[in-house]
Amino acid sequence: MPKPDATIAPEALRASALTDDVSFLLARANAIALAAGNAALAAHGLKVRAYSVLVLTSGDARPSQRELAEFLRLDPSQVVSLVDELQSRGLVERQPDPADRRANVVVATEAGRALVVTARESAHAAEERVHAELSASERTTLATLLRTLAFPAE
Amino acid sequence: MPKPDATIAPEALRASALTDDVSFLLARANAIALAAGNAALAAHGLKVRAYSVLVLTSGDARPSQRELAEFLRLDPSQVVSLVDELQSRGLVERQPDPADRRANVVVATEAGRALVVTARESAHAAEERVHAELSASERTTLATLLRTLAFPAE
DNA sequence: TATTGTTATACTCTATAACTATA
DNA sequence: TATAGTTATAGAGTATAACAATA
Repeated sequence: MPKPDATIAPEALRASALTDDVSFLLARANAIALAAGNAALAAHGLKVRAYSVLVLTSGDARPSQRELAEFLRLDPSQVVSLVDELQSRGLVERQPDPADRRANVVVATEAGRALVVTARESAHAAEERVHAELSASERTTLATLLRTLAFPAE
Repeated sequence: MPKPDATIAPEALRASALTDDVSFLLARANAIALAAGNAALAAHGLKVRAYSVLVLTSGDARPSQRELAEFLRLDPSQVVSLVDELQSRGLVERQPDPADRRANVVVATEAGRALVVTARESAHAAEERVHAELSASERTTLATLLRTLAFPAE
């Protein structure tokens, strides 16, 4: 008899209608991946949300808060506190957008970029554990299919 | 220039590192599917959570609250209020488990089963819209891959 | 001793409206 | 008029510990 575990589901329900429901599978897989990601990033004082902001602001994109909100599907007010938190830790800074003085461009600081590098290792290690049962090509296929759902045309 | 929409993401960020991150894609796809599901089920006075409980208790599985919690990855205390709510609406009932008098078996009532039938149509229609860009075989592949992540061996 | 369901509680997350400054 | 960011607030979701009944 298997030890009770967060990822173990009762046998009797495995045959239920929900097991064929992509939305349900999406929810359960996401819950597992999110828990693993948060656990792995805790060592860096981050959660997936904050980590995602750090990744997005470490590149050349120079996103506004509004763009971060849309991309991460967060309310703009949630981005405020997320950026507040990261800024208070010296990991990102708000820069005025020269093209639109209403907008803030959020950019990672040197410290933020450094943290992303080490945090990414932990995040990838956690993802590796979660995806251990999938082959490399299966992961590629999964990513492609999920991208279609995550970024629908129009 | 595209109208701002909840599912539209800023172009500049589409090239970011996160777009290759399966966990991120999982989170975003799930957020979109969950929003669509909740919107579709609202007409029946349900959300995905309650709908899922109704589906799981409409079959022959006769799950306990503990089993529902594990399968849906909810805290047992969340299942209490979920079942309370459905029971107060006459959609499910708690039955004593003859094999274990500590446990409640949750079963959908006739009304609950009837509601599932109509609610399922709305849920499937919503899922159809969300998955419109995927072919039938792609959906099957996606379901198979997600099932591996959602129900890891051991 | 351990587990099921329950309650209470606190914490996080999410959603909304209103405000300001800019466009 | 409309939009970006902010603030305040309320609501929903999540997590924890403690308890009674039962195993």
